[in-house]
Amino acid sequence: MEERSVFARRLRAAREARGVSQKQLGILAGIDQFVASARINQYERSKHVPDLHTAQRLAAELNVPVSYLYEPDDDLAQLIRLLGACSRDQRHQLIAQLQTP
Amino acid sequence: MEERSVFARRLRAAREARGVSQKQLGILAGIDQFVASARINQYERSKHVPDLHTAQRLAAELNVPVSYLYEPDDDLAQLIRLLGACSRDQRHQLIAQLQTP
DNA sequence: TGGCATACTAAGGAATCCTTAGCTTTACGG
DNA sequence: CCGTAAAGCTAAGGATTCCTTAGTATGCCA
Repeated sequence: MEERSVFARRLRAAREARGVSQKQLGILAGIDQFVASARINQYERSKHVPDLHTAQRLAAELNVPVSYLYEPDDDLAQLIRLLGACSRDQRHQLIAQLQTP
Repeated sequence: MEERSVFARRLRAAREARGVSQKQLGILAGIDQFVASARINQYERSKHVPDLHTAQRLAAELNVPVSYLYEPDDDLAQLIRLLGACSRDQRHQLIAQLQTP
């Protein structure tokens, strides 16, 4: 009945974009196979929130920066996702670009 | 003796940039004044991690996006901080720029 | 010197998470 | 239509982590 949290929505979006099941994602992130399904589901239904290390492993398997999972603003979240795919040089150019308006 | 977590380091960096004490930050974020000091200190020493709502309130008072507090990559973290200060239009321009290289 | 602010910490009650053991729904194949 | 397998989902309680309490240590300066 309760509203879905930002973390829950971003996690689901990223997982579906990746095309894996809740159980598969959990296993990929190193969670025991008999627990994976329940835990990922609890995260996506915002029943619970994982610790930072688990969040990091989930993000790594989903090919998004961890920070993406925590960002409430949709535009900023999308930018974080796009920046996650950028090269080091591209990022440095953008930093320079944004620091000197 | 243990290593400082990403969240702890970012929180301290943002707080010091803001020039407020641990206790002040806690109070600004709505934490009880008799508990504020201990809790912020536990976060900065990575003894504990706050729930998402508290993290959001801390970030808001520190003038950084919440996602900044969770990002391990220094370049990406800096970009997130810079993007947090950008206008909606600037963000949209950047999204367009990054989507079609 | 005393008083105050800041940073920090142990301990335990309070809250949250992880595991177990399923149930329900959806999607096929026969 | 029915069986079944995969996917999604959940309650309950033991396991773990957090929040509160109560306090120490240090530095500053009136």
